[in-house]
Amino acid sequence: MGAISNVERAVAALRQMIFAGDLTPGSDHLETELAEKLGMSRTPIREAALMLQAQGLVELRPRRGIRISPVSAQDMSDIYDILTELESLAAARAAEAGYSAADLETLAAAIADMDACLKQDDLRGWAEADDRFHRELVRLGRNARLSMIVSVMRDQVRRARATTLFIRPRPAQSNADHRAVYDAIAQGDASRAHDTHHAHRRQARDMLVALLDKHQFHGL
Amino acid sequence: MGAISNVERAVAALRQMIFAGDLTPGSDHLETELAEKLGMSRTPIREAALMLQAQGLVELRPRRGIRISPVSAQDMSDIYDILTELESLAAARAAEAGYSAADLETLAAAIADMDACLKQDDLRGWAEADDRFHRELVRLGRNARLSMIVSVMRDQVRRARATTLFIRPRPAQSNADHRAVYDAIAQGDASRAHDTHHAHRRQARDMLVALLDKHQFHGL
DNA sequence: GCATACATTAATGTATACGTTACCGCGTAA
DNA sequence: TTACGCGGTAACGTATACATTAATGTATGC
Repeated sequence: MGAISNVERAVAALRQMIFAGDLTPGSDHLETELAEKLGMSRTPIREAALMLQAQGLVELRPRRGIRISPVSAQDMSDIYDILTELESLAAARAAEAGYSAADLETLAAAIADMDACLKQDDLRGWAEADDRFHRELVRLGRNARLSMIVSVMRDQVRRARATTLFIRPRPAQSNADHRAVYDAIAQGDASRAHDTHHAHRRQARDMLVALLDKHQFHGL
Repeated sequence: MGAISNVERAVAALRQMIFAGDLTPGSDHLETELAEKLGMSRTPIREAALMLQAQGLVELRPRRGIRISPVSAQDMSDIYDILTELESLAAARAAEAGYSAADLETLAAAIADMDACLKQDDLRGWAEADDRFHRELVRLGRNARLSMIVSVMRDQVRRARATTLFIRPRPAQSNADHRAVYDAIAQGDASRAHDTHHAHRRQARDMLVALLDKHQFHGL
C-alpha cells in the first residue's frame, strides 16, 4: 500500500541526477541505459521522461536518446521574464487577499533568515531562504496554475544558480526589496506590491544576464 | 517514413474529442476503453494521456480512469490573469524588437479580418481572427517558453469560448484596443504596448468573469 | 575520390502478458 | 440496521516481446 510507483521513483531520481549535475545538460541517454541504472524496465523510464519533457528538463529524440535540455543565456533571460511577470502578479493578488500578520509569518521568517545568513556570509543558506520567500509569495497569490508554472521555471533556473551563486555580487539590496514587498502586501497595496516586486525581479534578471554575458556563458 | 506515431494520433484525437465536447469535462474514461475506441493498445493511450495531463486537459486517476479536467469559473479567472500578464509582456518585447511594417503584416491582417467579420455579424470568423491576432502577438514576443505556456492556457479557455461566444456582448471596443496595441508596437513604444494590451485583457477578463457569474457557470 | 544505394543494426514505438492492488459487493456479527 | 471484514474482480503499473525505423557503415558505380 506504500504505493510509491516506479515512475515516481524514476522522476525523482532523474531530477536529482540532473540537478546534481550527474546528467550534464546536452548529454544523451538511452532509455535502456537509464532503465538499467535505475533498476527498472523501460516503461516507467519512458513515462518519467515524458513528464520531465513536459517540464522542459529533457527532450525525447527518437533514436538519439533522452537529451538533458541545455539552458542557454537566452533561455535564462526568457525564464526570468516570465518569472518577473508571474511573481509580480502573485504579489498583487496576495496584497488584495488581505492577509493578516499571522498569515504572513512564513514570509517574515524567510526575510529574517536571509538577513541572518547574510551576516554570516552563508550564501547557500541565503539562497534557500530566498527560495522559500519566493515560493511562499507565489503560494499566497492563490493561483494554482501560476504556482505550477513558476515552479517549473524555477527548476530550470536552479541548475544555473549553483554556477552563478558564488560569482554574483552579494545580494545586499535584495533584502530591502523583500521587506518592501512584504510591507505592501501587509498593507493591502496591490499595485505597490506588484511594482516593487517587478522592479526587484527585473534587476535580478539584468544582473544575471550581464553576469552570464561577462562570463561567456553560452549554455549549461 | 510516414512517421506519424500512434501517440501523436492519440493526442490529436483526444484533443479533438475534448474540444468538440465528445468527452465532457468531469467524465472518466478507462484506458482500455479509449484504446479500443482509437484502435490501438493501452501504451500509446497512456503516453498521450500523460502529455495531456501535463497540459492540464486531463487527470490520470488510478483505477478511476482518465478524467477530462473540469474548468471552474475560478480556473477561468486564474487563466485569464496569467494570459493578461504574459501577453502584455510579449507585446512589450515585440515593441522593443523594432519590427517593420512588413513584419507586422499578419497582425494588421488579423485586425482587418476582425473588422470585416464584425460588419457581417460573423462571430465565429471574428473569434478565429482574434485568436490569430493574439497568437501572432505572442510569437512576435520571441519567447518560446512564454508561447508554449500561453498556448496551453488558451487551450483550456477554448472549451469555454464555445459556450460564451454567443452570450457575450459584441466585441466592439476590442478592435480599437487591438489597433492601439499594433500602433504602439509599430512605434516601438514598449510600455504603451504593454499597458494597452494589459488593459485590454483585463477588461476581457472582468467581462468574462461577470458573465460566468451571471449565468451561474460553475464548471465546464 | 566522392556520392549514392543498400544492408545492417540498434533503439524506439507498440502490443501484450502478468502481477498487484484498490474498489465493490456480500455476508456476518454486534 | 449498521459496521466491519473478506473475497472477487477489474483496472492499472510494469515487464517483456515484437515490429518499425532511422542512423551507420559498406560496397559499388561514376
